[in-house]
Amino acid sequence: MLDIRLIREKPDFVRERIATRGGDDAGKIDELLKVDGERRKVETELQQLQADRNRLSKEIGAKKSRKEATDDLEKQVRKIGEQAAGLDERAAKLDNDQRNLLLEIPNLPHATVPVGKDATANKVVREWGSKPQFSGKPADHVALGEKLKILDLERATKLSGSGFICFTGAGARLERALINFMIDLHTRDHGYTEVSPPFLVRRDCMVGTSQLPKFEEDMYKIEAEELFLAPTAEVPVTNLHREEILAVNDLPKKFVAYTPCFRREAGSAGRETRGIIRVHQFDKVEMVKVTTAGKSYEELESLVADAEKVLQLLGLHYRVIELCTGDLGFGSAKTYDIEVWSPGQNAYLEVSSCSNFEDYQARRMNLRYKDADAKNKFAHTLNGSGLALPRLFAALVETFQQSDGSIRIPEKLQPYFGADKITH
RNA sequence: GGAGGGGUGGCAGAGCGGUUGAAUGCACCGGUCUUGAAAACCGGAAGGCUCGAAAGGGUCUCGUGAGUUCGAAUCUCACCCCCUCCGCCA
Repeated sequence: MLDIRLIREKPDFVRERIATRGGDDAGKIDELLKVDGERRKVETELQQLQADRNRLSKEIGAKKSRKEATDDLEKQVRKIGEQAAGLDERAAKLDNDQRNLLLEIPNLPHATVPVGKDATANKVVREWGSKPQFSGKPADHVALGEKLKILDLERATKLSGSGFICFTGAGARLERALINFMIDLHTRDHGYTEVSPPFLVRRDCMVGTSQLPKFEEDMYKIEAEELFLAPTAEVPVTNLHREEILAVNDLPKKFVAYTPCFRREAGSAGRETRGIIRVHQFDKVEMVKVTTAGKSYEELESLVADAEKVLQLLGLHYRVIELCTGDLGFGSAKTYDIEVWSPGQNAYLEVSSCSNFEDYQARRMNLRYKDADAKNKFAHTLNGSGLALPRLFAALVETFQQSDGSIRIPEKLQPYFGADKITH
């Protein structure tokens, strides 16, 4: 959520920044300003009436204690109360309208974000390693998975329909090994605190991290309980401290969580549907940070580095992309994607998206910290995958496939996996 | 699922219709004292919105929402959450 004061004071700046995202959200600013002006007018009027009422009511109390008559005053106050009731209703409606408008306005891209219309304007920041060479055409993870019996997509479909995964045997073990490997890395070497949160969350949490109200059709919902299946651990973990005021000395808070992620992927049917690249349920290790305004951009850089470390230790080729304004997520001010090389798809696959939301989410969830000057400030929140598992799995088996049909397990992963290769 | 108890400031805990946005204690911040610290003493300190150039003022908030009343932390209703006991259960 943007600061209404900023919108009030610099509407042109806000409009211009939002316009760089594309879309027509900039148009909502005018409506918002109108509602805000009206709201303040009505509130001021209302408060004047309330002040009168309070003053007279106190007078009644004083007179009664002196056993004096108060009939006239009571009549007067009753009349004020009737006037106030109408204004109160209007003020509440305007306040509600204002909040709803604010919830649908995206964050402002950071000044350093390259301006562009869509993903074609994204910038490659750096590459690590190089594409592995194969004598023939490398098999993709679907073929490898079938041959080695580590992936059973047909039966997953039987259970849940298309877009679901079933790892089997060494495949299931490989996934579990990767989860443990990543969580150990982030907790032991990178200083994150492990969290194992609920996977079902209330609407407030989804609003807090800005999945709602705008993207409700993309979310799985338990109708009977008004609970949502978290599309990412970002939701429960970032909301851990919602409605709290943290001590500045406790920041940054750094969390890492393994959770399944549930996404309806409405409207993306037919896109990247091959294998396990885009699915309705997948596992992910997610990192979340809560920090201060002054530190959030350096925390973003170290967050990306923490995610990159996973791929470096596994020896997988990847590149880091800086998203342009048009490709930026709704709540993000700046985002880096990490894309791992998939020999089987002959393409880079997004395995991590690391974003700084600045105070956008914090305003929505009322997450603050008490600064050194004892002032309450909205925190800055960040998150990034560290990493998403199915795509990592695909890149790994495709990259380390051997001419004999086996898959070599990277050395760092062997203690977790319990063997140095997967064979038929 | 059944029965009962309860949600007040960072925490603990009073208040149960009228200058109470809220006693008191602890924790916190500043000061006095001290070589320094501790103790003691003095003082400060909730959040949001709004008016104002500022100083400062107003208003709302005692789980949430609605109601009764001239006036609600205090009374009524609904909902949410927590605790205890019973039942069921991984």
